[in-house]
Amino acid sequence: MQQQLAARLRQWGVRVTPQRLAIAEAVLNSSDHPSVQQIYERVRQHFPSMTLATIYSTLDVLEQSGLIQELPFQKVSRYEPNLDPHVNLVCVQCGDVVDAQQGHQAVVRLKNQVARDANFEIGWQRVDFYGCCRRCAAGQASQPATASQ
Amino acid sequence: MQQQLAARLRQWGVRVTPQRLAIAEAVLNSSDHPSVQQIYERVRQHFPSMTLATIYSTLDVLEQSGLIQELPFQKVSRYEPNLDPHVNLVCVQCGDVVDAQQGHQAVVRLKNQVARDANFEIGWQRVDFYGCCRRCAAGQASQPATASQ
DNA sequence: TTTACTGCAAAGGGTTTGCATGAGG
DNA sequence: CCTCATGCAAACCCTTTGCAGTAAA
Repeated sequence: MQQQLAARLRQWGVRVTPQRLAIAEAVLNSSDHPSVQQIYERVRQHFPSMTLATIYSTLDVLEQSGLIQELPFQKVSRYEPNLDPHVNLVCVQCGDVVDAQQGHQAVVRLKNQVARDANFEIGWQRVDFYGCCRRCAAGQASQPATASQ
Repeated sequence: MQQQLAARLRQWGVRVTPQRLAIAEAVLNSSDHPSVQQIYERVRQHFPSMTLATIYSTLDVLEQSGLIQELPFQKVSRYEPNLDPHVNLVCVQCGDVVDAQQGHQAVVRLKNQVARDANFEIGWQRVDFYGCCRRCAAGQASQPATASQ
């Protein structure tokens, strides 16, 4: 796991440090599309002296290495470890962002169709559906703090 | 045209001013997904004293009135007048963002499928395909200034 | 040993806010 | 007339940058 990761980074001429491995794992092992602040809070438990500058720098490296994708929202960016075609469900109430369990194939087909018909070389994609998650629809307004776009 | 627009704004209890009409038209009549700066430069020709604060304020109103959609990118946000399900083609070289001519129906179907299977009430969507447009692929590197995500 | 990453601090820049003036309804 | 929008300026905050010390290779 860390072996693969380290190899992939070195392959880009990037130096592998414990901090970078921790940041990479914090994003790659997540499913909640964490923000920089969230990554910071998680990694700081292991590296109390780490600063945001290191987080930003490392996230840039990871993105350029093709390991993660930045998802800019209105307030802050979030980070996506799943680069395969899929749909993100974004709750505008609580701010949660989760990968949909359905629609992967449909996104792949759509991508192929558009790439062919529009003659547009597609590198990657972002498919966001904005709405109200089950929990919030049920009235369980939890933490409207992180509310995204 | 302006009649409809004015009515729609008043219907939200929003005061209609010449500045707001100009900003609304600048976005609604555009197809290039302009940024705040671009809207500013276009509207300033008619209202030289207008400031960015008014642009931001009006764009908020237009978004809350359901007339436009903010598209956050890494550097700046752009604004989308087309709220119907569709695909945006984002060129990572020149930064152009255009609506794809294909795939509308596929996005509608995908939306319905996910809404049903995931039990997620979808309000609106954002479908971006990132890649290289025909012009840039042909080597005509034009203005790599606005390069988006 | 050489190179480049970390941590700290300061700067940058898009966006937001507060307030007095002025215009819409 | 009363309310709210405009314009101006300052504040905000996320993000970037510069630099000295330090760790990877």
